Amino acid sequence: MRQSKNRIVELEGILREGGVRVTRQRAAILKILAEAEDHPDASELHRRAKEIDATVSLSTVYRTLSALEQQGVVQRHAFENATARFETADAPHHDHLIDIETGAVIEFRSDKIEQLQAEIAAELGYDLVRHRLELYCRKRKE
Amino acid sequence: MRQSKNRIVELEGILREGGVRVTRQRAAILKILAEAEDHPDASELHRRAKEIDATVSLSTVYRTLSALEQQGVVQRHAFENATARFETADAPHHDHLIDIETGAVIEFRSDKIEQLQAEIAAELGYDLVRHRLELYCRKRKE
DNA sequence: AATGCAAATGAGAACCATTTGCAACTAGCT
DNA sequence: AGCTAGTTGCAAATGGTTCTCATTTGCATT
Repeated sequence: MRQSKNRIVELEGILREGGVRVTRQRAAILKILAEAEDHPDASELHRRAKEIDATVSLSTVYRTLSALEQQGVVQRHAFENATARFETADAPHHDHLIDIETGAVIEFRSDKIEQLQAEIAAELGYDLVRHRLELYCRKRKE
Repeated sequence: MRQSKNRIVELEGILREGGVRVTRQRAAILKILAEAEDHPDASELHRRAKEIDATVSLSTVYRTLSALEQQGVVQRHAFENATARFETADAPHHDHLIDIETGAVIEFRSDKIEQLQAEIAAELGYDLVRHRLELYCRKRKE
């Protein structure tokens, strides 16, 4: 609670420094994002943000998300056959496991895989700029 | 040449067995796909297929690609910020390295990464159904 | 507190890759 | 050759996302 409040203030600072105004609508979206434990999409964020500020429009949600993405504050993910989903970029780098039955997203990280990726790119004569690794899974039954 | 011809006949057989009719248009699209060395998108396939059979429409390209995908003959890839690209599913499984400057796609395979992925899923209580691994790279300068 | 102005907003139109409805064909079995 | 369900081309629809534009607003400066 207190943490997320601080986090919000911090995020607002990042925006101001980036020359991005902190409006009522953006504050609402930022708060929702900072408190989100999941990976909501634009319309879910819109739904949640409207509870704080009913005037927030979907256009503004999209525009704000793009602005936040450019500031490096938010990350956009385009998982298979789905609308874009978002998360704050405060956690260290990680990849995603998607439950193909529920759509739930679990974060994970493997330094070994990260390293192997860089090696593969290097072997092929490339520098790795970024990557996308998604595991589409089904919950183990037993 | 001869190989791709055989491959086409083979693919047509798969379709017929799957209860999918091999029409003039589908034969053209199949030929283009079998001969493609790259990862073309729907409109590029359409452009190429029209050279064989001018009547092929873009709708049919899309419909055929969906049918082929369902038969497991074609794979669809949705790389970042781009339209879907396709390839025949005859080669063994591989992942992709995308040159972010040219859009060129290079295939690669890492058994180690494959194995690590399965282990990660298992640790999290999941069975890995499929995955997506894409390396977005820039050609090394020197 | 009032002012000025660039940035931001809401509503809806535009975009664009992909899908779909429909009436006219046709592959492939009999 | 004929039948019939699968296919086709065309045009219209779809749907997530972006853009346009007239209006509002944050905020630096008086």
